[in-house]
Amino acid sequence: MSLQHSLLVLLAEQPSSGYELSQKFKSGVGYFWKASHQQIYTQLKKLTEDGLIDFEEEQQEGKPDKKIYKVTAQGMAGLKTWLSSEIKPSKTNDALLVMIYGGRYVGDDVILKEVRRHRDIHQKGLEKLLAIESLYFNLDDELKPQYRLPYLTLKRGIRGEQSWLEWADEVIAELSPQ
Amino acid sequence: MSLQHSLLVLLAEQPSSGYELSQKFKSGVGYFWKASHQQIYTQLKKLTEDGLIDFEEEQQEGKPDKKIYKVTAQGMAGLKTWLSSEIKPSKTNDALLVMIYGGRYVGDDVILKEVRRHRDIHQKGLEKLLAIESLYFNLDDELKPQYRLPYLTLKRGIRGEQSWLEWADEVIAELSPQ
DNA sequence: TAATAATATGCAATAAATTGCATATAGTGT
DNA sequence: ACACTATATGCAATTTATTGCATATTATTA
Repeated sequence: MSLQHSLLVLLAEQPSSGYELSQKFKSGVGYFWKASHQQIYTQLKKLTEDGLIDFEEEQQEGKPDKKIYKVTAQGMAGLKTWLSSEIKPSKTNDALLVMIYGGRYVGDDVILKEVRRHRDIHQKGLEKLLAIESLYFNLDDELKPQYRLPYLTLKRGIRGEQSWLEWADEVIAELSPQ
Repeated sequence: MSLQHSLLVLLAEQPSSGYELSQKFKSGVGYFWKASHQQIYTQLKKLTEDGLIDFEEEQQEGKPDKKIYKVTAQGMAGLKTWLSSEIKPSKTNDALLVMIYGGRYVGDDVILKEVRRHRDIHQKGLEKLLAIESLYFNLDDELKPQYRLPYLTLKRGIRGEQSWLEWADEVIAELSPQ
């Protein structure tokens, strides 16, 4: 149920619509959480029913109305409880590694192609994260302390991608003919 | 449905029982796939019904009987098709990062404690992987080529944990008083 | 002009994962 | 004696996630 906690954390930082949260999961904080819009809308509904968040409808011209959600006092209390609890380490399910592991049943070229494809995706992911990092660097010194902890998580995203790319380059070298 | 493919890859390498597969996910290849025993038994049943694997019952003294599963010709064909397909990059859902991101709502000490706890878990994980690596290093040179691709995946596990630990040490330094 | 992308939200069916329970035997520790 | 761990398999209920569909408007692109 950590999707709920992710939503609470993001909404505590900044009241948002489901669509905006969906965008954040796609780019901004996608390095630590990913969720489809269907999942997000479902959980927002549940959180509202449970009184942990509420919303105000915002009329817009041209576009459909937005529901701007914000965390309630009860939601804030629940969030704090969760933040003080023990959480299970995240489990890894990496299909690309499964593919490489079983690569002997197909040609190296088949695996190589897929690793290269994923390398490109990760490369683009890293570039996005570095762009976010430079926004942080260019921030006014008075504003930086506010983003101290989010920046630590961003570092994990960046280091993670860099480490992944280094490994991928080794794999590509190993699998490339000659 | 990549759990099914993980099972096929492991069974193609070595016919095994559900329990043995469960052990492999816990230690051996846990760095790229994790699954509970309930999930494994359910999927083994489905794979059997679909004719992708079959089993022979092995009687044991003292212990319950084992079902030794192996991949069928049809299963091998299915596996090869999957190995040649495009796979979606794995999505990350990292609750610890959510916690750090929202850390401003509790004290640094609360976050620090949980990061330290996770650091210990990852440290032990790395040690296990390094132990597996040394088994590979000590392998007869004639046997090494057989494990070339699995070893590449092991490297990802090792690098991943090392990168994680480096980051965690930075976080711990940042959050520790003074 | 027609198609597509972007904004904005949601339902319903299915698939997958988690949680809790159940069974059975052997060995080890307290 | 009693609890716990390891081996070995499984069902059932619930929760989560995925896939497919649906709606409505504006702006952009071919």
